[in-house]
Amino acid sequence: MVKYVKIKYELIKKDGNARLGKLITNHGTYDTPIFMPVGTLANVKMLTKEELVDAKCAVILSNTYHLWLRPGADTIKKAGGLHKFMNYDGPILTDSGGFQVFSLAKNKAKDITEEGVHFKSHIDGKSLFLTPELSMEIQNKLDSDIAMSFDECIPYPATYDYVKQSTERTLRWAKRGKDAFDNENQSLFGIVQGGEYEDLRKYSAVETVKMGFDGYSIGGTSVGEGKETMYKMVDYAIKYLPEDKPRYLMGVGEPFDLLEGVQRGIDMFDCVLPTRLARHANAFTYKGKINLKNSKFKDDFTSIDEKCDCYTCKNYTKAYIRHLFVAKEGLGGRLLSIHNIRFLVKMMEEIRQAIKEDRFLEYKNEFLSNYEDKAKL
RNA sequence: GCGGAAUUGGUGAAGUGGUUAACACGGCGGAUUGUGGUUCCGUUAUGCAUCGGUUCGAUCCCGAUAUUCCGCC
Repeated sequence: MVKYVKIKYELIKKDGNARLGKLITNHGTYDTPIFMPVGTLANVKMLTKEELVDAKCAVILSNTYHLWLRPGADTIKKAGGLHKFMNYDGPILTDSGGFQVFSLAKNKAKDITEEGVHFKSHIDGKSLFLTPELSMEIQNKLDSDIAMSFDECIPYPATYDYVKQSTERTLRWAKRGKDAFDNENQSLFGIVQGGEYEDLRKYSAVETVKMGFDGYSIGGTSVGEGKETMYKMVDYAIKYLPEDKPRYLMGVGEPFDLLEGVQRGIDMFDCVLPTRLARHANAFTYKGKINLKNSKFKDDFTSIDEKCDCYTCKNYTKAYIRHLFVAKEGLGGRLLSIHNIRFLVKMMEEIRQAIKEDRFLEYKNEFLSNYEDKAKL
């Protein structure tokens, strides 16, 4: 078997702007576009790696910030890297801690400096300082397949001036991170920022691409900006990204958004939504999202979705899963996590097949016409 | 039988002589997009055991009745 040190991307074919491709990693080759579940603390909440493999997950995410705090990068390095530590031999992508700039740095003007970002640990309140160099050092030790540049995920709304100075700083951080990066088995992705502003998105994309990363992501999306704005953010940036590298839309995972993203040429998505919704008793279905706690499912002895092939749908009924949630039994969250992840992974399989057959838009329209709750799209 | 205490929503219970009866649980909904979170938000008693009385006004004061609990016969 060929050892691919850096990730390779091969574009197989296009249907409109939708891309069917191949992502070749040190831990297997996968067709794109793909959906990647999030496993912040070196596990996808509630699931074993066997369940991830069964759901046909490709890449999963982990988080630099969280693993830095606990158990610590050195422990994971001693374990032989993240794959050995968590016993997952598929590809792993680590987020840089950039999203925690968004969620944990309370006073942005004071906490975010040119040098790096001041946080308060969510575990013990201790003051922490994360820099592009440190983020790279941690990710290098974690030995994930894909490391992400350290950026600021800009809140929405933000003024043009704020977005401009933040986007420029993220570019400087990207350069610093790239220079400090030191792991020949690991790939590094750049992140495009620029908020909702067309010229800043273009500037960020062009300048990030000039630095030469193994892949590019569009960040600063799904932070409360509304769908139309989010799609514009993608439109503004994606045309400046090279065709021969993977494009990753960060934090996006509603079924409709996956369709809109693929249509614009996105290859990779990640989102906490399937697992978070699952823990809160919500399930994706081809007819829309349902809340398994609703009393109407009390005596519903059918599976969540008749078209789903997941372990949960093959073995359990809505009435049983509802009972688990009402009784506060953790198995309910597990079963729905399996279902929701498989739902999105399967949806991407269908999307790839549709692109292959030049009928992506037909697929999209059919998906939308089956969706009963149009307002929730 | 005598004496004492209690009686507030589905549950556990706060509370006041004067517009919307606290809170918790439960119930019913909703939210959730690079995961601090099995979380957050909304809603849920036109009524305070029953019947009278006092009062401008009573869930709150008084009386009777009912039920429950605790003592003593």
